[in-house]
Amino acid sequence: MNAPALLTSTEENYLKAVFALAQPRIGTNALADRVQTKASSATDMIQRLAEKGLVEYERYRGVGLTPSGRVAAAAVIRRHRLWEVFLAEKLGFGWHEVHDLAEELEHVQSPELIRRLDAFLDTPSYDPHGDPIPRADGTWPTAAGVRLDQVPVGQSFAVAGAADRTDELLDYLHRVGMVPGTEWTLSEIVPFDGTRTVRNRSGRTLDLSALAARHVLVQPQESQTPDA
Amino acid sequence: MNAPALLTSTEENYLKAVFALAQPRIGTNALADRVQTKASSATDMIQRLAEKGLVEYERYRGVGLTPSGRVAAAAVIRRHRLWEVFLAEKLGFGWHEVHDLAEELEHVQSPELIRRLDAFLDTPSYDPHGDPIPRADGTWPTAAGVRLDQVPVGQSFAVAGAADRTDELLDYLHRVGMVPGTEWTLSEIVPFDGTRTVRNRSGRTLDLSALAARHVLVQPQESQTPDA
DNA sequence: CTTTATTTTTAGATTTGTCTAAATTTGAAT
DNA sequence: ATTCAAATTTAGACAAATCTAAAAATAAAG
Repeated sequence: MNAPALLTSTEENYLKAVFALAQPRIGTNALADRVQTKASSATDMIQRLAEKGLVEYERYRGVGLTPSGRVAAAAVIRRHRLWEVFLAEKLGFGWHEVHDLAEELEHVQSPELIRRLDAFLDTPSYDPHGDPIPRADGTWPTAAGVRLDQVPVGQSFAVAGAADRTDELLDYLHRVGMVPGTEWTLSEIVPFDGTRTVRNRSGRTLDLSALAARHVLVQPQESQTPDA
Repeated sequence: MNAPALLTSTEENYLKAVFALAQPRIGTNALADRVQTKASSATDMIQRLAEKGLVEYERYRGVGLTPSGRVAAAAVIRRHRLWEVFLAEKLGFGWHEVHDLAEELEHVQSPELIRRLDAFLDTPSYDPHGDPIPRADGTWPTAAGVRLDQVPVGQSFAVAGAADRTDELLDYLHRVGMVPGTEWTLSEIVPFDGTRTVRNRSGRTLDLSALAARHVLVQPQESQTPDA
């Protein structure tokens, strides 16, 4: 609970990666992949973070976050996602374009800046991808949805986000209009390959592969039982 | 005119410093002071920038900007000042608090981000300190007149316009009657905070903060030597 | 035109973050 | 239990940006 020492951008990036991948631990190879570097560099960095008490590390056994590492990671993710909201909502960037820019903006160090940005955006709980934004105190809003491949035929739902951050997926969903907040009804599941056909209010239909459906998170709506 | 190679944050900071201080050249000592480093480090950096064609440098003779260095510096200053406008106008920071934060934000590399930020802010011409914001093409807004904060006591002038298009400023100037075409004489500058007291023909006086004075553009009149 | 003080540059070391290549440990398969 | 492949760590080197201390050039004073 002591004042968190200032971290470099690189340290913050490693911390985010450990947070994302450690369940509860992650190897240096996978970690290196995530931060686009080599395993040997990851080892160096992890040892530094271990000395600062942010990760628990045992040689050859992998890394996990300590409680204070989890707090630090949440702060970085909070900054990242608030910037994403700003970019999408105020500057009009598409939700698939905001990640890389937020990756840079997130490292600007100023608690006051983040406080004011948060207020300017009306303290959002979710980012444009539907991912929860950690609160200032480090707590998390509970996750926002069910995977589309688990929704029954006839169910209406609002898109809450994507389960995955890959550009390919985000581009695809953006292109077909399955963006957070839009509302649809699942009208068919093709038995052969699990393709989902969804329909929006204006009757437009869209086919999603089973794979894509697995990566879309939705918020089921009250069931509107059609009159007999 | 070839595509400007990506510069590191450090390189950009040196470039800004040279721009600010070179008239037309600046020594390594003064430069080092400005960027908070040592003269030896400044020498190293300057030699790198010279290789990239951004500064002209002659050993023991000081540095100045090349034409392409001036363009690059304008781009950095543009980013810096746009972020300052954002911080002051949208997030409510005081105009004295925005500099350090903008110093970090300015290094985020994305032409598209800056384009959109500029549009979001209604393409301002001046930052919260009253300094001009270079345009996207590298040209500088020239004052349609002189800034009121640069007028000496006793000078008469006609209001030429506002340096900025913000509603707050325009509303304020309209409310107090400082509209284009009206004529005034600067009767006092308060040493403590730079407040300007101006007087019109009918003897009405008006106090303008230093900040407001910086945003009012005026056309100085022929000096009306009072009869002996 | 020397001498001296100031400014500027070079030389060599340091830190952060990275790499490649070699050595070590682990864990899975025989 | 041994062997072997995969994962991981060490060792040594490198680039960027910096520093201190020493050397060189300039400018100013006598």
